[in-house]
This record gives sequence, structure tokens and C-alpha cells, in this order.
Amino acid sequence: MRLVDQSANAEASVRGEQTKRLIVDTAVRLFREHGYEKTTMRAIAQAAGLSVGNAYYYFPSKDHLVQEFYAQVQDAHHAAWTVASDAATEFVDRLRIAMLTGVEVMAAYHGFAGKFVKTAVEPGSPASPFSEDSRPARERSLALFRSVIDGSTIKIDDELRADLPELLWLSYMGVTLYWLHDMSPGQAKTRLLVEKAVPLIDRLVALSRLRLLRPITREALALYRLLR
Amino acid sequence: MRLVDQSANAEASVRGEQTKRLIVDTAVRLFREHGYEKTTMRAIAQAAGLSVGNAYYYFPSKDHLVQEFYAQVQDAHHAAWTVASDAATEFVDRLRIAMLTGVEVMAAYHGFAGKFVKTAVEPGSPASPFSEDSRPARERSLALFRSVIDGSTIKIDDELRADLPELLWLSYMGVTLYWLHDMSPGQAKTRLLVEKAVPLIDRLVALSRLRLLRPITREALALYRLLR
DNA sequence: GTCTATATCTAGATAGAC
DNA sequence: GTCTATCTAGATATAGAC
Repeated sequence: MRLVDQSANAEASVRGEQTKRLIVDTAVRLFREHGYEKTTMRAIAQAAGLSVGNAYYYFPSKDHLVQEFYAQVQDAHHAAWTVASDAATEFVDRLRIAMLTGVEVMAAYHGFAGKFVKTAVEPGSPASPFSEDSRPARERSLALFRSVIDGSTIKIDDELRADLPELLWLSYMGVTLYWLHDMSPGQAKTRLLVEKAVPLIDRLVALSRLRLLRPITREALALYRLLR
Repeated sequence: MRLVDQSANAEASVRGEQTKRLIVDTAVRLFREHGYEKTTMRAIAQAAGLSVGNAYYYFPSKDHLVQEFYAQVQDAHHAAWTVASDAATEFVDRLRIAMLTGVEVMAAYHGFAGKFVKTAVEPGSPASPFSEDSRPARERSLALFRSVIDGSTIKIDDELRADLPELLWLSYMGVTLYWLHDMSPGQAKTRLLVEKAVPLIDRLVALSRLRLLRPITREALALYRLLR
């Protein structure tokens, strides 16, 4: 009896997962094809062959569907990074590859990504890159930037080393924010930003080991830890 | 005849200005009292004794009313800064005062300022601090940070000097972004950020004159100019 | 627990009459 | 310039089927 019930529940939740997946895939496809705002909940439901109420049964709001979109971009970034970083051992090369592959996987969505950031920057929003809901995606992204360092031959100040992955991730968030507002053809300015800023970061990391700059590095790091 | 017509037009546009002003004042008051999202266009119109359509005759969207809100905060910042900075001559003091007065005039709106930033970060939004519509407010804010430098006794690298006001303004935008997400009581963490980060900026500005750091300063500045 | 259908609410935005 | 009526779309409520 109990066994049967569990089996029924298991099958039911499998069906539920499939429906959930169907909604996400349809939504993301329509976002891609028509943009975020022009894709209505009614259109998503209709294209998926479901009722609007059913979509809201699985996702409390349209914003929550964006979260799933992030996850897909995240996966694409990870895949592209894994392939492209294979042979690179220099920190400066690995960081450039990490950022450029990130920009590349986002490229197709530049037209409407601006609509997403609206909800992402709002304090308390589940779509915020700093939110609890975003933790899984954030952890994966942080792991990527940890691998940028760990796979490289760079020497890093011991104290900086612990926080560097997070700092690189933050700078990648900054690049993303710039990219959103970058209206140059093919977002060429963002690529230029990466090409030029990455060597600067590389030099700063190296400089931070100098006696002259050590105090200010320590202070900046202490402040960062205090306020994050 | 022509004279009479012009007079009539003038009177009409005066009345128009009054209506416009009435809408703005009512909207900003309601934003203050109930927050942004809970203040509907209907409520604004009703409280002002006008129709919704009339409000839209003067302001193409609710976002455009936010712009007016910014302007008022801007004015308050300028007034507070002028009073508080009077006796300060050290760059580090003046920058701290500029940032802290800014945080103070925004304090009352912390609860709902997060709703504003949603529209402000969207590329192409008139409410963006980088937009053409925001130019007047931005110019006034830039003038404030120019006065931070000009009223001080600090020695600055010649090349840095030209862009420093803009860089300080940018860092103030960063402080504002942190403040939005700062849920500590009284936004104490943001105040701490200002107290600690301002001396760091002060030291960085001083360090940038050193021979050792000059090349990297030049490069960073060149990149900034290229991409802004 | 999964899903449909439909009516309804809310609020930003617009159209057209006066 | 100003109004009323209307549209659109996110979101909710309800009632019921499997």
C-alpha cells in the first residue's frame, strides 16, 4: 500500500518535473525569439499547450522563469570555458578566456538582456546574483573563476588568494553590467574592455605582493571582508 | 491680434506648467509616503484632482516622474553639501562629506529606492544615470565632485586630474548601489564603507604619482577614456 | 499532487471625444 | 488640455477533473 502510494507519488512528481521543464524550455525559447516583455505568460502557456494557471502552479512569477534562463546561460558558459581553457596555463590567458566565453554565450541575448537586469538588481529579488535563490548558479560561476586561478602558474599573495575568485567574479559582474549598456556593433567595446582590463588585473595582482603596496592591499581586503 | 494670441498662448503654457508642477509634487509626495509601486498613476491623478489621461499628457510614463524625484534628491544633496563642506580643505574630508551627505539625503527613501533602480539600470531608460534625460542631474552631481577636488589642497597627477571628478562620481554611484542592498540598521554598513573607502581612494590618488605606478595609472586612464 | 478553464483584479498605457 | 472608456498583461481566485 505504502509502496503503491510512493510509486504513484514518484510517477506524479516525474510528470510534474516534465511539465516544469516543458514550461521552462518554452519560455526560454520564446524569450530568445521575441524578447522578454513581448513574451506573455499567456503566450508561454499557449505555446506549451497548458493553461496559464498551470504555469503559475510551478512558477510563482514570470521573474522566476528568468532564473531558469540564467541557469542555462551558466551551463553554456561552463561548457565553453572547459573546452577553451584546456591548454591555457597563464593566469592572464585563463582570465581572458573566462570572460570572453562568458560574453560569447550571452551574445545572442543582448537585445533583451536589459529587461532581465531590471529584476536582477532589485534588492531582495530572487533573480539577484547575490540572492539565496541564485546561490547554485553563483557557486558554479565562482568555481569557474577558482579554476582560472588554480589551473594557472601565477604566484599570489597568500591573503589575496582566498578572496581572489570572488573578486574576479565581481569584476565579471561588472563586465556584464558594461556589456548590457554596450551598444557598439557586436559589443566590440566590451571585448576591448576584457582584452585591456585583464592584463591590468594581472599586473595589479602581481603588484600587490610588493612591500610598498602591501598595506593598502591588506586594508582593502579587510574592508571587503567586513562589508560583503 | 498677434499680441493677443501670444498672450493667450503664454497664459496657457503657464497654466500647463502649473499642472505639470502639481502632478510632479503630488507624485513625489505619494512616492515618499507610500513607496513607488504602491503609488499608482490613478492615485496620483486622483490626489492631484486630475484624470489619468491628463497625467500622461505631461509625462509619457511613470518612470519619467522618477526623474523628477531624482532632481529633488539632487537639490537636497547640493544644499547639504554646500553647508557641510564649507570649512573642509582636505581632499579626504571633502570626499567623505560629499558621500555622507549624499547617503543622508537619500536615507528617508531607502525603503523603496530599490524599486527605482530597477528602471534606472535598464539600458536606454530615461531614468538611467547615464542617459541623455539625466544629463542635467548628472552635470550637477559632477559639478559637486569637481568642487570636492577644487576646494581641496591635494596634489594630483595632471593626467588623472581631468577625469577624477567623473571617477569620483562613478564611485559614488557604486556606493549608492551598495546602499540600495544594505539592509543593516540605518545603513550603517554603507557609512562604514564610506569611512574606510575614502581614505583608500585618497591614498590611491597620492600613490598614482609614484614612478612605479605611473604606467599602470596611464593605461587604466586610457582604457577608461576609450570605453566610456 | 497535477492540471484545466474561466472570471476577475490591478495597474500601466492609449484612443478618441470634447 | 482634459476627460472617459478601453486595452494589455501580470497575477489571483475559484471550482472542478483526474
